[in-house]
Amino acid sequence: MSFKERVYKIVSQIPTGKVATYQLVAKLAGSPGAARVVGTLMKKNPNPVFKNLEFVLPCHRVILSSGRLGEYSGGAKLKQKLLAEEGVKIKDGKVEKGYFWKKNLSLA
DNA sequence: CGGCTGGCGTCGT
DNA sequence: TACGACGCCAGCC
Repeated sequence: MSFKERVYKIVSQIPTGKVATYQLVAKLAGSPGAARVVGTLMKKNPNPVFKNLEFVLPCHRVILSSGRLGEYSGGAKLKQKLLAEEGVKIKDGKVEKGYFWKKNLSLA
């Protein structure tokens, strides 16, 4: 399984109302320094849309390690909107602590 | 703070 | 085959 496949798998497991950083995803996928690549892959993602009322690949839930949102193919505006609608609170352009996804909690 | 630099994996010339 | 573009990050002025 290639790096990109692991990335897609991980991102698809981010629960609604939570976010993960590019850096974390890269690390979990096995290449800690490849945060940038994660972004590149999101842009090329194969399933960026709804399926069974859920995002198959919720690329909008992946943000910068600083807590800021970062870029988005559909526009940073839309990214913020989607997150807000999922219940993620953003203050001063940053996601508040508490909305960050921790992999071990994803099993809950 | 801000700008620059090097590294990362994949894909398309 | 080789190169460069990317939804980034940390480290250094």
